[in-house]
Amino acid sequence: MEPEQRLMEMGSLVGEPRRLGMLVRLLDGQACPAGELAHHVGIRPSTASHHLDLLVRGGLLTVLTQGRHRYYRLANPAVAAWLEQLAALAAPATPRSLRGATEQRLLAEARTCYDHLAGRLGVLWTRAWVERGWVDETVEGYLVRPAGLAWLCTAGVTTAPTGPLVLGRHEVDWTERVPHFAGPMARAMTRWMLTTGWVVRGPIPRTIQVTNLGWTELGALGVAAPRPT
Amino acid sequence: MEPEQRLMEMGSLVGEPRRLGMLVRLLDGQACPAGELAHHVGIRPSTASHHLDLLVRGGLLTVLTQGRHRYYRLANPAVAAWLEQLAALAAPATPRSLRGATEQRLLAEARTCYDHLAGRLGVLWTRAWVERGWVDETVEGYLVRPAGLAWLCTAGVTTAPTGPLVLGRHEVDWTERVPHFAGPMARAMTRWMLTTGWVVRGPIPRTIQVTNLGWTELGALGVAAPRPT
DNA sequence: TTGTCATTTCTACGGGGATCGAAACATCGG
DNA sequence: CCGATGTTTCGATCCCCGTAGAAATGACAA
Repeated sequence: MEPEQRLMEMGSLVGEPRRLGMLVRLLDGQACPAGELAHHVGIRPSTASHHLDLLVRGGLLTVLTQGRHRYYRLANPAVAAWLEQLAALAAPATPRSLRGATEQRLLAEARTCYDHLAGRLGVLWTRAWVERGWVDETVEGYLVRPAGLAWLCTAGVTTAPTGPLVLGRHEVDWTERVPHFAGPMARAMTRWMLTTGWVVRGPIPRTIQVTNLGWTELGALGVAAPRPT
Repeated sequence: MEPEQRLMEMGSLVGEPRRLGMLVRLLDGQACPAGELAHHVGIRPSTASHHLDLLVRGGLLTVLTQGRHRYYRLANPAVAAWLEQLAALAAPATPRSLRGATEQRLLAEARTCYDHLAGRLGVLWTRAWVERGWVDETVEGYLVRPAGLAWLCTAGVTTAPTGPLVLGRHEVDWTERVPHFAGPMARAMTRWMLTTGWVVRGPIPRTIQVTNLGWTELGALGVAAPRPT
């Protein structure tokens, strides 16, 4: 297929509101069964199935069959990054409406993007590591230094050993316009934070809430509470 | 307007093949009259005018009226970055067709993205600066150090003085997946390279070709010819 | 087996939007 | 003032595609 043609195909895929809605719903990186996605955007399962088929064929989603359910999820982090950037592109103009305001605020505060932390929390977390000298900024990403590695080991954050420990970075953020941790290592970190109870998933799909335990522990590591409101 | 709704609007805008084609045509950051855009994607001027109106209303394009011409261009670098990322997302799967192959190769080699260098050349250029210690990598971007500043001054690269000299970075690249220079300073650099004749615009819209002069000068700065084929 | 649930396939329908032509508008050249 | 050129507006047409319902598939439970 002509590369140009493929570009158009990708555009068309995201050009349909229900499809885009389903993609956004999957931005947290978790898998979701077809029926739930259909309900989320308000269409019949048959219609949703058609859309999902197109998205899988287009390489934006992957599907995992388990019993009578079929779980759909974003194909790779690049898709999530691209969608996040689209959101950043769509956001800047508007002062928010009333109902969307709190939702927007929660998402800007702390959320997951595919598999890693994003929003203000993600940025602060990254900055703390940089300032403590736990990572080096390199062209390829954030390279973990011995001090940072020591913390990871004692804390018990585990990941598949992939050569030099590198935390990828990921440019745009809705509010903060600076890079932050991404990639497999960041995924491990985030999972670890969830399991240890530093953070929990919020009521709105992608939001994250820091627990009291989390704030004290984060504070000890140099991450101050963004706003104690 | 609901933020979610605006997201859908953005998606719909880019979901139309002709519209997307026009956006891609404008990826070099230069302005283009309506008629040329219409011809480029193979539609009548009246239809193109309608599309362009939608794109301007949606905040993706800006228009500059000059005489009987109306020049359209991308609204801001973020739009270009997003489109580049879309291209990166669309690219990876396909081994190229025959005719598109050379075009793709030229674009991967060296091109402009909105206003700065991209492709292999952009990455090498950035890497050379980092390795020479002419810039520091910081969270906000590449901070120009005295040595780099000295080169800029003697070479005569001029830009509006904007506090500390920072070269923004820009994540994804079709082939190279590493950040490279972007932003106003990068724009000044690129314009300077064009005016001094280090590089010239190629036959295909966004491509850049390095001249003999350019290769020798770049070589002196530590940028080796990617492939002397 | 039978029944139910989650999902897909198929078919037909309907509407939104992309398209074009014609005409109006604006600008430039003479 | 004239015609030519670039662009937009308006109106009408047509087609693609999103949609839902009905039926088929597969999986789990009893």
